[in-house]
Amino acid sequence: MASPTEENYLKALFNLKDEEGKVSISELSSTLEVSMPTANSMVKNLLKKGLIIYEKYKPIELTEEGKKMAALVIRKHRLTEMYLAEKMGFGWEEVHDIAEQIEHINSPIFFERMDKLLNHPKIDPHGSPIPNAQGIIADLKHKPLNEHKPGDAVKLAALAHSSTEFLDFLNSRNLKLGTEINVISVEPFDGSMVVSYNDRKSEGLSAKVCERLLVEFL
Amino acid sequence: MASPTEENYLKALFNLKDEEGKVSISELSSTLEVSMPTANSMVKNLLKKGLIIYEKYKPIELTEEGKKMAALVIRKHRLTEMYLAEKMGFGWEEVHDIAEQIEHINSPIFFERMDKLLNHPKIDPHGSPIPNAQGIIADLKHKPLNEHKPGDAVKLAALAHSSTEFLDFLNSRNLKLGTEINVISVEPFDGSMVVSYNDRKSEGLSAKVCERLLVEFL
DNA sequence: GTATTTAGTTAGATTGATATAACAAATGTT
DNA sequence: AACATTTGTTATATCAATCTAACTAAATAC
Repeated sequence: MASPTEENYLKALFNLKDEEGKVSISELSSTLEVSMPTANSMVKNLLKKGLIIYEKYKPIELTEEGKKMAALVIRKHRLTEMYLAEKMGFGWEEVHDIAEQIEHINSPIFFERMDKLLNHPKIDPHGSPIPNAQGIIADLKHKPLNEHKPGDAVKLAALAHSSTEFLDFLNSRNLKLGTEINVISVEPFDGSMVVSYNDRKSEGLSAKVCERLLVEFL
Repeated sequence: MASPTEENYLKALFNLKDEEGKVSISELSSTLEVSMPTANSMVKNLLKKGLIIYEKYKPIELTEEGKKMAALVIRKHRLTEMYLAEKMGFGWEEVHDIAEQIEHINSPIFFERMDKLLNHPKIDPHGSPIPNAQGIIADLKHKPLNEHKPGDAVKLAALAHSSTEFLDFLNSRNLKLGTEINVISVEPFDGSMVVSYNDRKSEGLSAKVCERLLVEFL
């Protein structure tokens, strides 16, 4: 069994991995808010446990076993988020901090029950895919809104990086998963967009927002 | 804030306290399954934090602040047990182990929400009172079944010490909270009783079982 | 292609929770 | 009262997770 700390490192490694699946010590140390020596010594520990591939001064990579364990922690996190939102009435901006703690509960029956009560959900309240019980995670290949052009009609499917501030912003604009969005225009200078959705005929969205809105065609 | 370990010590002190509210180091060390030196050093730590009254070689007593903190941990535990049973369909024999972990979650809104969704329950699935948000715990003065005499008609209201084995036993006999029990006879030799309830006309219960069944008059 | 900057490592210390071994105080027994 | 037993304490060590300080390797910049 992995300790809560180890689970957090695995999760960070899984979430941070770039195209080749490699992560640096400094990325780890900053996302987990620990010093580099701390991250360095945990990396040695995970190496000893066979959960990562690592050589001095080289980037870190999860082994198959490490990937599976990480996916299962992410599964616990996302199932919990969905449960909190669907069954307990929490807003999508509230669920992360609670799930961050509950994900370390060691009780297979508890998470299985959540999964069953939720009817085996495929995504969490932010649209991120929930890995299955075997640690397999679907690749929902959504595109960010900013890659679309005027005239495109799309549906908000998920969020890239869902901080509380971003979620509060979306709440204030009444943007939810499933909202149908029509691209009206794109400003070439700064990448901002004007869109319409629901009864909002002309809503301006900054490029930063558009990059984080993951959409799919209707 | 108290660490999970500290919360466990407070809970143990609260649950173990005898008539005068005093607990020994050895009781603490055996209930928490740690060595005596470990319990001893944690006692010093709780003393430093003002949560207990303690002098070398004397029994341990909770301060008012310590009692309140302990009651609030017990509140989190029992609310969780009730939530697991009522909202997630777990049996009363399954809830303890999960609640033992969830009780350490630090999220007032999470437990408040449970409380609200459950309509401010007064007892947990084993009939134990749930302390209120101020740490005040009701004294439900139930009497154990073995203090009753033939002819008494009572209702199962709570359990004293609810181990999984005991709960499995009660399940096997179809005994639930609220079950109306009629005392038919008491065996003077060993304190066992013959009772009737539901469609069971003559069920024998050992003294050990009767001591743990807390009942109230109809 | 040296020099500077950034990233990573090693050494050593700290803190909380735990243990064993050895000893001391309190309690119980005749 | 003397002895034995139980209970509690001290000293010391370990382990996981953390840190700072000092150093080294790699990357970047002129």
